[in-house]
Amino acid sequence: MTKSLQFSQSIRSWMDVFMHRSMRGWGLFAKSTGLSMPQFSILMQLHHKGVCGVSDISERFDITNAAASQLVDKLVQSGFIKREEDPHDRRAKLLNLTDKGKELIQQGIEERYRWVDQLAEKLTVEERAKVAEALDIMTQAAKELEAEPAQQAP
Amino acid sequence: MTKSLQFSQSIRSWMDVFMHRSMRGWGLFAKSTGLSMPQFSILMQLHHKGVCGVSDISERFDITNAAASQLVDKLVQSGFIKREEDPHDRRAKLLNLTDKGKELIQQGIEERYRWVDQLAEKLTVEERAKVAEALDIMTQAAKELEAEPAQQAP
DNA sequence: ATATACAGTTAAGCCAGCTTAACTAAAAAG
DNA sequence: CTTTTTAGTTAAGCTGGCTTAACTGTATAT
Repeated sequence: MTKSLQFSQSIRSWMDVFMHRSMRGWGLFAKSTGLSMPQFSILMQLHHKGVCGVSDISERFDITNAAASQLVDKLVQSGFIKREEDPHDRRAKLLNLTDKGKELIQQGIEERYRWVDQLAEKLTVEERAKVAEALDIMTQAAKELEAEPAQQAP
Repeated sequence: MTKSLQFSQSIRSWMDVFMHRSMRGWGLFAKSTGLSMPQFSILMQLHHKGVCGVSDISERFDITNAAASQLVDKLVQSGFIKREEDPHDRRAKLLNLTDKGKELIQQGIEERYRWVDQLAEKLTVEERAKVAEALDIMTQAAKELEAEPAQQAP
C-alpha cells in the first residue's frame, strides 16, 4: 500500500497550503466587510445549505438558539438575510440570503477564485487537464460521502 | 480556451465543497479545545510560518500590536506558545509553538485528514494516483505563487 | 381538551477581543 | 550623543458574542 501512502502525502501537502491560504483570505475578507466572523459564517452557511431555520444555525455552530436568534436578527437588520414565517409550521422561520447577502458572499468567493486562477496560469495545458479531472473525481467522492451520514457511528 | 473554462469550473466546485467542509471542521475543533477562534488562528499561523514576532501576528490578522500582544500573552500563559527574546534584536520576541501547542494543532490536522482519508476510500487505485499527481502539481504551483509576492502591484 | 414539547424571541449579565493612549526599552539615524 | 523609529507591553473602556432564564405562540400527544 505504498500508493496509498503517496496519496495521503499528496493530499496533506495540498491541504496545508490550501487551507492556510483560504482561511487567511476569508478572515480578511470578512473583516473588510465589517461583519464579524460569526455573522459572516452564517451567511456562508446559508449560501451553502440554502433555506434554514434558526435552530439549524445554532446546531451548525454549536451555540444556543438564543445566540443564533440574536446573530440572525442583526443580519436581518443589516439587510443580508430575510426571515419569513414557515407556512407549514408557524413557529419556525425560513431564513435565506437577500440579494444583498448573496452579492456579498459571491464577492468573497470570487476573490478566493482569483487566487486559484492565478495558480492555473502557472500550469501547462496538460497539467490543467489533469488537475481538472482529478478535482472532479474528488468533488464527486466528497458529495457521495456527504450523502451518507456518519457511517461509523451506530 | 474552453479547456480553461473547464478547469475553472472543476476547481470552483471543489473549492465550494472543500472550503465549507474544512471551515466547519476547524470551527468545531477550535471550539472543542476551549480556545477562541482568534487564539486558535494564531496557533495555526505559527504552525504554518514557524517562528514569528508579535507584529507578524498583528499584520496577518489585521489587528493592532496591542491586541496581538494580549492574545499571545494568553496563549503563553496557557502553555501553547513560548515567547523568547530575540538575541539579535532585544526589542523583538520570538514566538513559537510549545510541544503542547504543536500537539494540539496536529490533532486538529489529523481530524481534517481523516475526512480526506475517508474520501480516498471512495476512489479506485488509478483514481488515487491521478489525484495525487494533480495535487502535487497544484501544491507546487501554489508554493511558487507564494514565493513571488504581489506581482500585479507595482 | 389539556398537557407537553418545540421554535424562536427577549433581557440581563458575563467575558473576550479590540482599540486608543501612554509607556518602556532597544535600535537606527542624524 | 542626542533624536527618532521600532517592537512590544499595559491599562481603560467599548463592543459584541454567548449563556441562562423567563416568556410567547404553535404544534403534537394523551
